[in-house]
Amino acid sequence: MNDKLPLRRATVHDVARQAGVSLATVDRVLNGRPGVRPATAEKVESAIAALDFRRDLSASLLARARDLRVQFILPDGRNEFMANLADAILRRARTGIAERLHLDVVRVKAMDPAALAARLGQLDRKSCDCAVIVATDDEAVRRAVDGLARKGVAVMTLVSDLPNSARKMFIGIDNVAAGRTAASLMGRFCGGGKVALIAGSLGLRDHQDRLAGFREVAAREFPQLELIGPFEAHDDRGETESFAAGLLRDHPDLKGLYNMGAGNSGLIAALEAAGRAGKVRVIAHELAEPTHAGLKSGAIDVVLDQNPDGEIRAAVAGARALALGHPVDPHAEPIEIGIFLRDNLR
Amino acid sequence: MNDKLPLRRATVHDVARQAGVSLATVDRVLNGRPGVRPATAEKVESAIAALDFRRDLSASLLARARDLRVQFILPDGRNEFMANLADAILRRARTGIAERLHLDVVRVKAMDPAALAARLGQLDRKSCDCAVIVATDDEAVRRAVDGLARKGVAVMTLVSDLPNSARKMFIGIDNVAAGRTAASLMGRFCGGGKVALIAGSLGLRDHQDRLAGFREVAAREFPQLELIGPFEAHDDRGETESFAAGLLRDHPDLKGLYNMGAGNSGLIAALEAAGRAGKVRVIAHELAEPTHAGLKSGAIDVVLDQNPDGEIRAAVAGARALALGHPVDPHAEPIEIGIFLRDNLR
DNA sequence: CTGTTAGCGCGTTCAT
DNA sequence: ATGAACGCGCTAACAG
Repeated sequence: MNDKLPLRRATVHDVARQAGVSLATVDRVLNGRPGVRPATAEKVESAIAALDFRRDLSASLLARARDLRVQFILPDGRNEFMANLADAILRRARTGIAERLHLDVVRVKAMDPAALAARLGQLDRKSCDCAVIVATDDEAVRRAVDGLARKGVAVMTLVSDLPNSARKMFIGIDNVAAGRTAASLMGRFCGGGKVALIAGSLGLRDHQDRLAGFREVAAREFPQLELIGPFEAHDDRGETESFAAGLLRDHPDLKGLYNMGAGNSGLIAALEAAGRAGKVRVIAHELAEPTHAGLKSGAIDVVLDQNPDGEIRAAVAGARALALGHPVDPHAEPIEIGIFLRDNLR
Repeated sequence: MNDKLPLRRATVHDVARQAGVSLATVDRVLNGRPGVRPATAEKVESAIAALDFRRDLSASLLARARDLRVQFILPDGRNEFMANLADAILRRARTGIAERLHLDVVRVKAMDPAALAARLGQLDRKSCDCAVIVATDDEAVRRAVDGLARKGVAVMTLVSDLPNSARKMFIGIDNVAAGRTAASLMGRFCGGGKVALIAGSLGLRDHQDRLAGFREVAAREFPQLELIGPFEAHDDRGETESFAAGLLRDHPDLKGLYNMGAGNSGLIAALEAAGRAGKVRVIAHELAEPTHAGLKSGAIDVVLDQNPDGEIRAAVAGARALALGHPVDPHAEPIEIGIFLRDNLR
């Protein structure tokens, strides 16, 4: 209807003609390859601008007879969330094959910077356009990321960031907002009374952020809430269970419980053992098997979720943009915080 | 790493060779064009199956020098949600241009089946691969949809479905689940007391569904809630305002209010005029300018959202699948219900 | 009915 | 430093 004048989108041919150079030269400019005199590059640039040329990613991938390759590297272990993330990637990979998109996942030893760095070292431009990693904040990892970037492989961080590195982009939720949301719901659910806070580890950036957000809103909007903790249960099922059991024993009047970390199956077990499931308002993180079950049984009231599918979408979009040489805002695509009750379970 | 044997995906050439026919014949079979003997087609089909051949949509579009064209038809009027939806489409259209994806939006007179049917009648295969409409449940619309389908244009419904028509797919949230979610939150926020229910129109399917979901959970889990209504305010700002004003006047003890329809700016005005903003728990639908403001000011507690971006993603994915001739489950891609509080506003 | 051939927009040798 | 020519997977004339 309201197309601009050129009914046809401009192509490299048009740019070449307009700039008075050959196709190859245009291509060199487009892909930032050497061998073009600045003056010539200039002419090409302005032709591109004048014609509002946008290169065709599909054609580009087709011409290279090559998929866009994205390598995900996740921590291994029994972490439900990471397993979900891996599943989501595999699902996306299935449909991606039709769009020349090749996603691959490997797991490396969790909490082991050396393992992650080593795996990063194996990657190269030929086999991989973009690496997406759940970063461990460590110098060796930082060096590996920077090295890869020099080799021309874009790196993005997922869930957990690695600031001051050459990573092009971070994908994850705003954990402070997640903590605020938890406090807001908890405050309205409980009105007042004792609320316990459990984290995996206060050394983890995301847990720290959640705590800060929770405290901020609790203090400002629900001063009648009495916060207990935070305690650390190290994302462990058993530790969380015994800790929660003690908490329930010591505080018969406990109104609410916010678990910022993992280990939710232990938490549920403790609630049920104490006969308090459904009586204490519980907010937890990550929609996985245990939390899903907890929502359905009523032991958990709300689950805040990172939305793995959304994160992968953002990663793919980022990889595409980077492949096109588009500059990307490192925090461009904020991931929505999913909120799940029993009633909107997917 | 763990690729299947054919490192390279099968192409039409491979299929042709395997079937012992030419490219053109393969193409005819792929696109269901006439001029192929059944026996030959059979050979091609089995070659396709044997090689697990999947055609490359981008290459196909490239060869035809043609974008995938998706025409959205939305109701006009001052409906904030529809305006948001249109914006989201336009945003997606910007990036789509790099992937040979052409999205276009037109608005037709709201609540006017004839207008929608007429607009549908103007579409044809040449200018449009897929139409996405917010359906009005009406015979003329149904006929227009069926006619378009016969002309080879796929039709999908968005937000509001048109069952028993040739529409290939419906994209929208589960409104019963949305209603249940609202009740669940309202019940936990209020504990008990009077809760008023306002709909746009009980003739609208989505509002009906929300009501049913709300009532179901309220009855089962929060019998101490006293439901007032439902009332109809016709998605109109003014009507909603005067209605809410009356409600607040007549029920000084009103604890909660669930607006299943639009007109939220009127609702907020009434709450503020009565000095009850922030005192009455309010749940509304669709994150748009008025509800966003309401969340920030505290007049609205929760907004349930359809997630326009997700809906458009689903529409585009559906259009792609249909263009490839893939059969799609009409309800394959359920849209997540977004839940927003002041604290997780995007 | 079936096959041959020439592109679609772009990337990539290989010459120049 | 620059250009010509071919090929990616697929479609669409046009032959046969």
